[in-house]
Amino acid sequence: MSLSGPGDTLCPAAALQGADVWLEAFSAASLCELDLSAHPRSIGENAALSAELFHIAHRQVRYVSAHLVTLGRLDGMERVCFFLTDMAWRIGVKVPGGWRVHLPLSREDIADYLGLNAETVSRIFGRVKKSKLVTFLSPTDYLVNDIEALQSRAPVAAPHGPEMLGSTAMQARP
Amino acid sequence: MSLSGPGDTLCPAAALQGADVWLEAFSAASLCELDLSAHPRSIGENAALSAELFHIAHRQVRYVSAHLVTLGRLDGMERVCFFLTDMAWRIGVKVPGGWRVHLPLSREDIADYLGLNAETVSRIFGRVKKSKLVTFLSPTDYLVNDIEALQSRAPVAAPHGPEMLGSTAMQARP
DNA sequence: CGTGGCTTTGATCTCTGTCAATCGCGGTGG
DNA sequence: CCACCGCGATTGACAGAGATCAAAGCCACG
Repeated sequence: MSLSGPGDTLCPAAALQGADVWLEAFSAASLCELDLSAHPRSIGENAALSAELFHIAHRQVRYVSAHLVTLGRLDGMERVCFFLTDMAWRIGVKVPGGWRVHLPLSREDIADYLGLNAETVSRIFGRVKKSKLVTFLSPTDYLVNDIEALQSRAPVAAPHGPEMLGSTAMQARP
Repeated sequence: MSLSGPGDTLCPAAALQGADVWLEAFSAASLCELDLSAHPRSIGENAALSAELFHIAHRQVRYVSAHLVTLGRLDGMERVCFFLTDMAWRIGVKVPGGWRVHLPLSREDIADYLGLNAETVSRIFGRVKKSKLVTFLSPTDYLVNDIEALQSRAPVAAPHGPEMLGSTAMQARP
């Protein structure tokens, strides 16, 4: 139910015994598992580790909570616009015409993520295309022509910006 | 977007500068705010505190993630059944006929929580009533007659049981 | 060139949201 | 004590969004 990019620490939610976890890689990926159960003591004793874990979990709370709003209150078009902007911020590259995004996800994957179904996503993509805000180059590549306008169609507090990206250690936050 | 009960530590998601937080109390409540920004250093240095914070945030991740599934994949009836069972586990009291629950929430509050609207919730409550699984004593009180059957109508991994409740310190989890 | 998987498009149906009327109940003032 | 008022819950009618089912269309691959 959540999407991660390179360098992200993911899914602290998995850290429970009976939890059924599902991971799917959309491109070549390598991941490093940290089994906290292997060193139970270090969690309680190593302050730096605990602080980092807290930071990670806390970021995940913010991320998932934002997604909760997306699923609970936005309609299809809004969810898709949110998704497209979100991906542009996260994995898009700036090009003269706007933001180019390569999205190695099937329509079904996207639908799943957005709480819709594949056909609906396809249709909404069609509508977005007609609106000229986004140009679809192929099923897996698109170009955001006007990211401001696109974002404004998704009435949700964008969890973007530097603090949502990057997974550097906690900067003694507040 | 989340519901807390007595003793819960809530909403680590609030801990961000620009975050807009909304708290609503449904009954007499007192809460204690811990401003982490006031003692930035202690987070990085106090292992026990950091571990506890991690534990809290981590539980929140699990909770919100479960809710994500509820909003993303379940239809109205399923959401409501999930909600009713969930509340029964959390604040219900066992009585001869089943589980008695006092719910100090308006239909609108419930709808909001479930990503529906008040009228729909009301209608679905009506359907649940007809199914005899639940007896509605008043708008704010109901009796779950068959909690197993009710739960089975919500195809979602129930985050219940001891480990989801209680907010005691982290038991050097595994 | 044929096949299989994914996407797009179309037709149709169901569920939920919206708008509006009514009901039930507790509180207030006469 | 009772009529009145107002808020929330319920119920109904209706429209719209999205799901489902089905039929192409596209494209890579053998």
